[in-house]
Amino acid sequence: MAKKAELKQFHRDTISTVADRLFMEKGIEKTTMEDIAEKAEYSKATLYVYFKSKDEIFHYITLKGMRILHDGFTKVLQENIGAIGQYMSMCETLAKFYEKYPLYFQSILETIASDSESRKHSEILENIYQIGEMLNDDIKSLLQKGVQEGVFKDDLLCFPTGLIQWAALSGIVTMAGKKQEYISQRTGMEKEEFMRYGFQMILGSILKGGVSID
Amino acid sequence: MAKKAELKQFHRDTISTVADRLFMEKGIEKTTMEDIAEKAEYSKATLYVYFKSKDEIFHYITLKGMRILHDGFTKVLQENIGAIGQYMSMCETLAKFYEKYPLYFQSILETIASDSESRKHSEILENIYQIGEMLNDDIKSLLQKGVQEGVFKDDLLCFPTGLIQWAALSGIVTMAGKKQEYISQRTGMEKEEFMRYGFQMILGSILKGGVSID
Amino acid sequence: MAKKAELKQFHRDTISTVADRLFMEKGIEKTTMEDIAEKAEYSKATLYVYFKSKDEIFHYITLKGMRILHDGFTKVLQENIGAIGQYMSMCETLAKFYEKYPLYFQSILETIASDSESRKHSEILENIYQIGEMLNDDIKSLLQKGVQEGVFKDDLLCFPTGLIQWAALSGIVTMAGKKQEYISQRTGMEKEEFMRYGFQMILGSILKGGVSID
Amino acid sequence: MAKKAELKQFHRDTISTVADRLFMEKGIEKTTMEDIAEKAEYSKATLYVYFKSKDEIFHYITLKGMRILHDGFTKVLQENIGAIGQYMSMCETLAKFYEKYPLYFQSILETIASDSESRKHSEILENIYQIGEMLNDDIKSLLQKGVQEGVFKDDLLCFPTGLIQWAALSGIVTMAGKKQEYISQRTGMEKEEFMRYGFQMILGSILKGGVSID
DNA sequence: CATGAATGAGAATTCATTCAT
DNA sequence: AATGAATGAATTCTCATTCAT
Repeated sequence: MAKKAELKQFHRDTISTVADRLFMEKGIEKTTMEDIAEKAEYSKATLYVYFKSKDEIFHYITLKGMRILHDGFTKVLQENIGAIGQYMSMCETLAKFYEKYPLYFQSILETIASDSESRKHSEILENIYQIGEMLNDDIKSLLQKGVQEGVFKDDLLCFPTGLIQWAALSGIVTMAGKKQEYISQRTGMEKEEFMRYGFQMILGSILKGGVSID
Repeated sequence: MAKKAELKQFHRDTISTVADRLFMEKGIEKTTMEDIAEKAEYSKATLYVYFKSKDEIFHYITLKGMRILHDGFTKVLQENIGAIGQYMSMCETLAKFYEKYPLYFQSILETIASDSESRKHSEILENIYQIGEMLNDDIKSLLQKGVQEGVFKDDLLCFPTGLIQWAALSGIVTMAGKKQEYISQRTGMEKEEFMRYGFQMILGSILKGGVSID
Repeated sequence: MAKKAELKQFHRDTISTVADRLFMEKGIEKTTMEDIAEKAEYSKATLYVYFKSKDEIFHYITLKGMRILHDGFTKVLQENIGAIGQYMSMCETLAKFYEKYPLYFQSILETIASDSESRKHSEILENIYQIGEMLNDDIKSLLQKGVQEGVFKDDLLCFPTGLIQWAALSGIVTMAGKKQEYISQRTGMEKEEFMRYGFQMILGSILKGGVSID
Repeated sequence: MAKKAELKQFHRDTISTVADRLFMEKGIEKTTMEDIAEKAEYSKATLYVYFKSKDEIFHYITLKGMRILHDGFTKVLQENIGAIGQYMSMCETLAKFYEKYPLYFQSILETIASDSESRKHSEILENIYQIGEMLNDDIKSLLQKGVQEGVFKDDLLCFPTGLIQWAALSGIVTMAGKKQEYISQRTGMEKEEFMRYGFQMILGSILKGGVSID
């Protein structure tokens, strides 16, 4: 009966969604299982029916987020809009993703390289690692495509450049999220505008000399 | 008596330095006042003579870090090496700073825009905010100088661009720090080389078309 | 329908047998209903169909054990081997019983005298008490027989002596079980040998002066 | 300052004494740190200032008890009352000890042979083991003395006999304690009388044929 | 000023038990 | 009858913080 599995899935999703919000509002350490149980309207004990530990909730959310992100990237890479269009599209995806999984943005970046020791002991960490690799591959593909199209610099070292882009864009998305208010006060830009400005600027760092975005 | 103030300063520095190391070794939440007291060779209670709370220690360290960073930036801005040289020099400063204050790197970025409400209640948060502004100004100055020199794009919106650069560079430094091992395994680059590659790439995003480094 | 009763009996036995093993492997408190359910291949809830509580399982096992012990004693008392032979035979029975029900050995001794208050509230405790009495009677019978045969001291107070023998033999069996390894290391005796040595020694305490074993 | 150590000792004793009583009233597992804190009039947290864990409290009590017992035995062995007098005197000591440390009576017997693995990891377990050995020696000395005096059987194997006596006497003391009420109801004997009857009976098991106690 | 001592307020996790189906 | 699901009530242990000396 898939019913059972579905139901379990449903509860896991409900719990992790609530936890996600709380984690980002109060921080992970300061969010208690009690808090999660209350908001999700389960008893504390029930949480442990669906997750082995608080840590598992955290990892589950991370993995879920990364899967969504990878799915988004995959879709973008299938669109027929040229490397530059795809770049901007991936940036948008990133931005939207941050909206839903703000806390795990950094965590994703950090966990991607989790040491092989802990991965061996936890299926979920192994999965996180692998999806991390796929995300790296997504960016690499994009870069290669841009080079082939002749719009990205020829001499890009694809792998390191991918990481750098990933890092820079993450930085921008994070800042846009955290300092939303400050940004709009001081620059008059809305978050989205600010991010777009940033995305284009970073794109500029890999664009071939003569190419312009317009 | 300045003696008294100096002595107090001395104790605050001793404590915060120890706390700093512990915070970054074990994480903030997992570092206990007990741990700090032990390493600093004070009694737990004495910690409270010099700091109101664990939080205050954290804020104090953050502020200290930011001051150091600002001092570094100031020095760089006084050097006579052209905007591009100064850019790279500030990046180095950033990287070195991360080396000493890894934990507070993001915290700094985040806290810069701390809401005015909490600032009113805490002198130290107010100070943090103000140094944050000065850091922003440092970058803005650099950008303006580069524009004047004709090496940076003319149409840069200085303030938003400053934030973007700040964000992107932070992202790179953070990633270089966290994924050191992964990076060297996968790219063959040492952390420093990787960062330099990234710094130059991001610099490229504000450089005028024809200008080249070196 | 005896079928139904038999079936119920079957389930109770299955469950209690599994519980028994777990109780003695991990200790009573550390054995969870979950553990029992798993090993017995029932669901946790089903356990409650056959037993009111974890405690009831424990009592049930105790009772079962005592019945077996009593049956063993009864058989011994029917053998035609003289009081001394019967004494040693009962000791053997005791030792074998400990092998199968180590945990309940003491519990049996303790519970025999359970207070009348709790007995009123629980049929099973009442049963335990009654079998306890029968066990005492078994020993008393043996002692009386030995006195009649002229091999046991004439002035034995049968009831208290029964308890004393019961207590002393239990002590020996328990120690032999718990310190098996220590005993063989330090005395070179195997558990069985050690126990036999002890049984004969204690037997000596009720034997008439001139009588000797073998 | 010995003051400090004394004070610590005082608290440890207060706590462990309370714990002792609770452990035997409710059982170890069912006694919570909360219970102990309440009865001892400390806060739960304070308990952890003086003991690392609940387990440590238990071990501390055990060790304390064994030391007292050994001291008692030592005193008895110095008395000039002949082996038989000493035997009965040691039995009295045992009985009195049970009065104060009922729960640990068995635990002592069991723990004496604790495996060397755990002993290595815990100073207190090591101490427990060693005092256990000393208790065994105490009994052995007594037996040897009795043999020399010509009142105990010549062919006693001292070490195993020591253990057997230890086990049998423990069994009697335990039963006398647990079934106090039952015993007085059914035999009309008070606990002390019952025990004395038992002690003499067991003594009889090692006494040389012709010897009588009277 | 410095601190030993004490603790209130949690925090994660566990488990026997109930109950609707 | 059998059980999946849910949970109330504990339980051990932790830690920032206070305060009398």
